[in-house]
Amino acid sequence: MVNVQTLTKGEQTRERLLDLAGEAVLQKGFASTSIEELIAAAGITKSGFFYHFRDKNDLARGLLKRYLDEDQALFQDLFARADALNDDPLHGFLVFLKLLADVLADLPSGHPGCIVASYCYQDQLFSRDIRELTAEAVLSWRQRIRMRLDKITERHPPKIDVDLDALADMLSAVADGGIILSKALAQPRHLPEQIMLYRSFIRLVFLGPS
Amino acid sequence: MVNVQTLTKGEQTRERLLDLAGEAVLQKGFASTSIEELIAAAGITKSGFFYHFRDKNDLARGLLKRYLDEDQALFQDLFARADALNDDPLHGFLVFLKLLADVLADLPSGHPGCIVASYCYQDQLFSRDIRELTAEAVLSWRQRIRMRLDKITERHPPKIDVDLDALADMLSAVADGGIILSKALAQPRHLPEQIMLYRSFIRLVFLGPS
DNA sequence: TGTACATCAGTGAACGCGCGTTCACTGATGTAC
DNA sequence: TGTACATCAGTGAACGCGCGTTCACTGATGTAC
Repeated sequence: MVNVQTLTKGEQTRERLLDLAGEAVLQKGFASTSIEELIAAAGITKSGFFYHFRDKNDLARGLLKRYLDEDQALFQDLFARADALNDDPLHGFLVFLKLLADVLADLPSGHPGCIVASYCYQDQLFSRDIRELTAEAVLSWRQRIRMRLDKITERHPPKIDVDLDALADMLSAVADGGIILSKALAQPRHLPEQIMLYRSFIRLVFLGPS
Repeated sequence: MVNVQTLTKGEQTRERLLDLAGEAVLQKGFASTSIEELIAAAGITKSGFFYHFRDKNDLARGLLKRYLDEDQALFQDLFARADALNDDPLHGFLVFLKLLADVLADLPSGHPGCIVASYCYQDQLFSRDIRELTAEAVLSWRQRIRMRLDKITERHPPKIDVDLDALADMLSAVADGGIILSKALAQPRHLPEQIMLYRSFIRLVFLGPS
């Protein structure tokens, strides 16, 4: 992800705190993730924490922003790799979904969880700007997929009547739902499986059974 | 839901505590839902709370069990109503999904959230028996839908190659994902919308475009 | 090259508050004889 | 019908602990002249 070489000592500590916080938040929730446990694991004192983050809410914001940045980078990378292989927007999208499923299947202990989903179920803990960030994130996911669906419909008119915004949202829904399945059953394969089902749906909508 | 008339005074208080806890847990997470706020709203003292629940973990268990019971009752009811209208298992399922979407769309302020999903993102807070209950719940959802899909395939062989367990799980995934969309964007309609997309997928799989 | 100052990345001690849990106790209602 | 007892549904006070936050301070590194 991040090249440690290019980070100053302070930035490295900050990244370490975010790593520790991210893992804990996705397993216990934000409120139960104490500053105390983070600094114990990071090997600094409590005041050291407050050098990096104004308060606990600032940690939540940092965590969310980093997650969204990494997420966007992954999507861009996968779309670029998928589209490099062929011209047709539909086949590019299908390859993208396959690549996404493969990446998720290769995570050694499964996807750790979606920060946005976690925050949604605890949104009253956070300041308004954080709630707005989560909403913007979901809308940007929609937009990215929607643009692709628009290109696809130009060449492949859908076989059924379907709302393209909802169809774009469905990827987020299936991903978040797949993560919950994987977490609840402790079986990482469910997440890529659900992504591949979404891929089947896309095929059926734009190509029909073949 | 529950007929208040048939409940003793103690059971009414317990139900009230669960109502308050349910709402709070889905907005702030379990850890941030304090016993103190529940008893303040319910109008009893802290010791009164511990008359109804052994400890806080017992509240979590009670909340989950009640949610799963209500959930099962709703599914049974909707399936019964759907199948009363016609014989074909596929059309019954499609009607069921439509009824489900309608029920969800009619909730005045949207679906409050899925306790199982919430618990999954905080599972380290709970004792093992609670984590097992959530896993069992997901498996029972799968089983209920899977049985229906088996009946459907007898009469309507699927048009594409598809894993029926994964297809059954997809309803849970789309529901949980739809709830997260609805919560993040504060737009209740996204949940029924996603259910209806799942319905479109089921149609395509078993009937093809028509 | 040496000195003065600024910034970085923290330390250490103290704070008040809210939390979950325990304990001994109690009035109202229900049941047995 | 009256009395004794049991159960129900709580009360009230106290507890210790962990939490987030603040404050004054500090050694190491970087920069200007």
